[in-house]
Amino acid sequence: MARRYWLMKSEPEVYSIDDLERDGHTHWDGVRNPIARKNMESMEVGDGVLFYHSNAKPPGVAGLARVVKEAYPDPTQFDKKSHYHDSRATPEKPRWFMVDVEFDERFPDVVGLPEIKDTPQLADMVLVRNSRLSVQPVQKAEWDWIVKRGRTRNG
DNA sequence: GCCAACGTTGGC
DNA sequence: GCCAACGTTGGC
Repeated sequence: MARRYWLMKSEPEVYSIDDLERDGHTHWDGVRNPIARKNMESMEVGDGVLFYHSNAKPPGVAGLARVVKEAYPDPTQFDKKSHYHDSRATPEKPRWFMVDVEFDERFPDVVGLPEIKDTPQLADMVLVRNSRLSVQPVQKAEWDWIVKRGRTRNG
């Protein structure tokens, strides 16, 4: 099966690429959107992840990660104290899932959203067409463009 | 801080 | 099953 590619958003104030570099790997919990869940459930070990900083200055792709564990129930849904608690979920019938990702690399500079929007080859990215989806598929050509750009230091 | 785009909820 | 009202995301 060919490797697939994804973009996952995180607010750097909450969890940044630097946090992932320090931790090495993380559980991607807290996803509470059905389309994002479906995307996570399609992920396989080895799939590539663009780590995107949302609500950031500047917003953009900050580095790369890789799926190391496929979708399994997100424990925060059962935790009454959690912001992500879901009273409709039970361990027998979980409603939300997460994957584990491992740090791969941190770009010298963020590939910013304005540049992504200005790049004709990236015009069909979900990021550009549906800015709110937090876990989204990425085409190989889009992945290749952003990785190449991300490895080049600005100015 | 504003607000557009998008999702969810709930009355009917 | 429709859709108005409401809440959230996230860029600017």
